Amino acid sequence: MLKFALLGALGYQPMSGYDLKQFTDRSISNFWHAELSQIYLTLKALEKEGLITSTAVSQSTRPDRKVYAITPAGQKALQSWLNEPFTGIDQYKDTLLLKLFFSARVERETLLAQLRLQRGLHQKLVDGYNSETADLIAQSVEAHPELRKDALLWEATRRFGQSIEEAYLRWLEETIQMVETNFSLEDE
Amino acid sequence: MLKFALLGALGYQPMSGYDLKQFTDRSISNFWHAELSQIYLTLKALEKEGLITSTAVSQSTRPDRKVYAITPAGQKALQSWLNEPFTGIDQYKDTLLLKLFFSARVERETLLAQLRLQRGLHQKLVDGYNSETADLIAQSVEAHPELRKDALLWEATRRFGQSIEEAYLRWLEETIQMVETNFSLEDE
DNA sequence: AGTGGCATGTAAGGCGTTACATGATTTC
DNA sequence: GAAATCATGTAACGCCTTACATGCCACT
Repeated sequence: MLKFALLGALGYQPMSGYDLKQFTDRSISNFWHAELSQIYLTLKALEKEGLITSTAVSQSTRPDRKVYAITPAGQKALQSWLNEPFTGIDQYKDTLLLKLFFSARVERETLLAQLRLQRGLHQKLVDGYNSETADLIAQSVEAHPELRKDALLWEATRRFGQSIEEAYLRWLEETIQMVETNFSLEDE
Repeated sequence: MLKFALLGALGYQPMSGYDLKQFTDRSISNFWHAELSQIYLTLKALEKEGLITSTAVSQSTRPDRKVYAITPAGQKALQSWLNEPFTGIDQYKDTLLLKLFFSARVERETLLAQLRLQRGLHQKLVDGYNSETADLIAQSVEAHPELRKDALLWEATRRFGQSIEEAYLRWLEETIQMVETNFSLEDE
């Protein structure tokens, strides 16, 4: 799947592995992420398949860059992936929930500390979606008005992150309250 | 992490690999899942570490069962994991969102078909959290009143699944509307 | 006669993380 | 002087999925 994320990104403009890491972190990190090492490996695989090509670009002070561009075959592969329906639902994994499920014999204060810590972390995420990500999208459309349609979809994915994180935060608040009020009556 | 999920489950009662698959599918599948093959491998590793022990149980008609029980060392490992704070946030991956992000040149009707398909799938999930999962928890407490505290936490994780899926559905509705109304003015 | 449930596992391959390795430049 | 940024990669390891392998029983 990372293959298609990289193809999609290179569909906008040629980029190096390093660039792609920045791009993904700033745009799709909300619902897709990858380490640099994995990006380099995937680029190598894509080149082998003929879906992208690389060009070395030397720089005066910095190390050489290896800039990748999508090929017609790559364009085709990307479009056919985008057009085929996705009939599944991705499985979600959440360590906090897993711990919570089995935490009946954990001290109430330990549990509360855990939940409050997570509240702080998720609060930061919501703030980011509301400011930074929104700004980034607005800037792109200003600079490239032809990306109007693209920006509508980017904004939809930003709203997704915002909504989900807000729901997560609300749930954390409710759960903290529940533990505070209901959790220590007649314990063993 | 699956190790701790299995230890946690075996903390309630001894079970076979097959049992554990059923248990996880019915209780924590909302935020953690595993294939049977992976469960068998993880059980083998846990036994090697001395955190669980196995006993073969022969049955008349069915194949033999290998029932695993948690050891004192296992109990200790589980408790210390539960008590250590989790300071991260798990990365979420969503194929639908990834596709949507890059779909500016996809036909409007193809996109709408995709989104409507997902709306159906997620609707089914919400229905499940509201009925089946809720029933299952209620039954457990009735049968085992000493699990009152456990059930409070199980119910919290059920509400999590419900809230998140409801937020997902609301976002899908909004996004479908957005695509219907805003997506085909003056296309290239 | 076929499907599904019960029951355990192995093998191959893909995906992903973390650590390691290198090295210059810029910023604090 | 230290840390961050730019820039690319390899190696080891772990986790996970899919497919394969086996075989009986119950139900339709």
